[in-house]
Amino acid sequence: MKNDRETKEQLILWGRKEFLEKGFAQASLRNICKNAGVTTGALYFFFENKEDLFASIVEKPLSELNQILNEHFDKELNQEDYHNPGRENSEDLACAKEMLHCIYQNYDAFQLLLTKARGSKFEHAEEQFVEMSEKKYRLIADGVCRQKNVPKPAEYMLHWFAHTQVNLFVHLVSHEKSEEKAGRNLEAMVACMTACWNQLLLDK
Amino acid sequence: MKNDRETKEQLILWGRKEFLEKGFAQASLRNICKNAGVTTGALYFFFENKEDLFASIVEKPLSELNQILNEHFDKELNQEDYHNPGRENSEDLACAKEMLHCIYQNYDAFQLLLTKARGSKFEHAEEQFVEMSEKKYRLIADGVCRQKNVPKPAEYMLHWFAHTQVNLFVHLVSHEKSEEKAGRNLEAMVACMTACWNQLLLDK
Amino acid sequence: MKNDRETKEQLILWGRKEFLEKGFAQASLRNICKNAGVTTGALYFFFENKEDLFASIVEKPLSELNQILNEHFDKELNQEDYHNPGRENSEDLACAKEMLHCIYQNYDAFQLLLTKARGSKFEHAEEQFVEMSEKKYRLIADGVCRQKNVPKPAEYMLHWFAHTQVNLFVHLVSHEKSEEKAGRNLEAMVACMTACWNQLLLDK
Amino acid sequence: MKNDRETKEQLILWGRKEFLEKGFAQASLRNICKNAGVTTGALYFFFENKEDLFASIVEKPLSELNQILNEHFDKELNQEDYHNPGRENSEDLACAKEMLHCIYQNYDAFQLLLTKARGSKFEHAEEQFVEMSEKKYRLIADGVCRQKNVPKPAEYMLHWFAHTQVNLFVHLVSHEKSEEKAGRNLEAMVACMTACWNQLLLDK
DNA sequence: GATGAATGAGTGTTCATTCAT
DNA sequence: AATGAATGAACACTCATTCAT
Repeated sequence: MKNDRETKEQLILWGRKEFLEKGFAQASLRNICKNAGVTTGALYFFFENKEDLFASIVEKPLSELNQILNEHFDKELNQEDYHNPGRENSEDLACAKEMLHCIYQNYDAFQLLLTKARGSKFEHAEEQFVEMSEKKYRLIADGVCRQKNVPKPAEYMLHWFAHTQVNLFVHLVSHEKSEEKAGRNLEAMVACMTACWNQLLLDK
Repeated sequence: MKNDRETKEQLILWGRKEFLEKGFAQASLRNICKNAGVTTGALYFFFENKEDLFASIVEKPLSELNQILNEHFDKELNQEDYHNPGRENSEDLACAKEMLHCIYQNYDAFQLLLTKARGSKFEHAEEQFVEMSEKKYRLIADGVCRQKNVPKPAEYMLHWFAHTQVNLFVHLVSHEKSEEKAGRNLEAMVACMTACWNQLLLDK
Repeated sequence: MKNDRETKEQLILWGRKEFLEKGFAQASLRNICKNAGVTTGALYFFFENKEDLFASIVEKPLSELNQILNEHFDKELNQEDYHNPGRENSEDLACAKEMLHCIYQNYDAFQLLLTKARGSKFEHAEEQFVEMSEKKYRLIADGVCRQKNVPKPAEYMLHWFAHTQVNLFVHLVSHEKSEEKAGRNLEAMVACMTACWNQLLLDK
Repeated sequence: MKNDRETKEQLILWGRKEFLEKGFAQASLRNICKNAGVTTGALYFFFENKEDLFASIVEKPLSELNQILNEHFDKELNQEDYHNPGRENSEDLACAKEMLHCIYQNYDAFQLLLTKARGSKFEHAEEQFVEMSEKKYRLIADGVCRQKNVPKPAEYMLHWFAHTQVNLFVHLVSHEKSEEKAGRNLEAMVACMTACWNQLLLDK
């Protein structure tokens, strides 16, 4: 009979903390409830089960980021001149910054999604980002290679590149708490990734 | 009952399988012992506890790889002309191939170390590789920058570069079962990383 | 919120369903309330507890049937010539049909009472019917045996006969949804029970 | 570390008691273990789960009785003259007595099977006996009716008759602890059932 | 009339670990 | 070298019930 919605917030608050410390599978609902100052039964008034509590923390941020990704994906597809050097970089950077902002607005949620979700239905979140990223890069590579008449990069390399691109964000999230500093780092990283990408598209 | 060391081998065999499937924390000793055809008590004759069983699978491969890394590290330090382009790449590639070989000789162990060790004392194995790698790249960068009289790259970027370098191997291990194919991919990846590295050392 | 008695009716409706499916003890009030579209608290405005909800479904039908039984019992006792063959059968059949009608008018309630009441205070309903039936048959048997000068049937046999008589109805209720068909079956069953009864009263 | 097999026996002993008192679903493993003087974990050394404990009490008696039933069923089918009055009765009685003996040798187990198994995989044991019994009586009825050229009894009546036959045993088990007395009652009951059966086969 | 919130005891089950034999 | 037995704490989850609002 706490006032207002305090209990649910406390459960989410301490749930987030427990999940961050121990990961989804090792987290203890008992612990969360004890910290929140209620019995375990109370948790089941607000959430269906352990996974539902986890989802209520990560689901919204996840779909926000997905939306950003899809929008940029669509925009990218509707351009004619893929990879016009100079412009491409700044476009990619803009997208990356927007994603970064979204991620830093929901710092803990993405930490959970990307590194603490094993055992839950979100355990493949990272892979899904990689797949989306890969699909995008494959299309771009196809376009550029047709224009420039160079061979397409190997499937494996595209997959790895996408993975590295995603890891870039994972790395930022796990090492830099301040969005501002992360933003500055991001620029240098994107420059590196661009160099990487150009190397990928070279004839061999 | 079993002749000699057979039981211990069975425990390690099925332990490896269980750890690979569920990760350290979620693995069940009961399960391992059942598959190995002994009671749980027997396990404690050969191993001190769960962690000791895990260690007995991953410890030797880990120190092997560490040795390789250290040797290359020493060799690298005793050279005068860092980053003589052309040579550097081939030297790096040789090191990478040796590591790759070590990793593929102990495929499961490194899979465990790099992706299934959470909850055990090895949960920071990846980070440790990153740190070693980072130290090496910092020294190289220092040398090169002094020679060329360009500013040193930011600490953060070096850390990320090291991370990406390590992830490169994690990626290979989790996506490519055959060492031969992995070797071919490795060359292209190292070329990308070199492009990346050169970008890092550019003046800004 | 709902107009008037609607909520109570919904609770009874879904309570009946849940009790029928899972039995008294295994039924979940949560489930009932969810289906009825109210919170569990609401249930406690209308009913004292789980048992009270159950009672409110079965109590009235139970007492109706008891009344019918008692009336027939009294009538039977006030006759002089017990077991005038031919008449007896038709009298018994009439009683049975009236009971059958009562039971089929409250089909679910008697299903609950006779097969789903374990754990509630009604768990001995079937036994109580048996006892009443037994008492009646004992009196009849006493009269007939005095008239015909044959030995009385054993207590145990009377109890079993009463039990079988009751089971006859349980069987009808659990196997035949239509009262009309049940009525037709009833006649054949009563004929069998009469043959049984005559056998019981034979000298040995 | 109790001596010998005492613990398992204690678990079965107190399990039987708890199941008899509360039925399968309402029985508490904690209670059983407390009475047996061990922790709940110990139970899971001897049994897979709740149902396994229950099964270990009722499974053997059940299959014993099934064997007896099948043997008699086979014998019955290989006879030519169904229902030779006088002989038939004594044959049926012999079968019934053998079943009764089996049941009384495993008194508690059959109490559990027939009245306390709801929620377990044995919850339909009674129905299965009825089905077997019904099949047997259908075959006999077919034979007799062909020989005597009378119409076959309705399916429903055969089902009810089989049910009553089975209930006869349920009744004995729940009301008479002594096999000797039960045996004496059995004879009278079988006589009644025979009268019932003859009535069933009459033309209508 | 009914909600929203919470309790506290309970459920079956799993776990790594221990140890006398 | 290994078993068989057992512990004790932990797990996620469910329950009927209560009550201030």
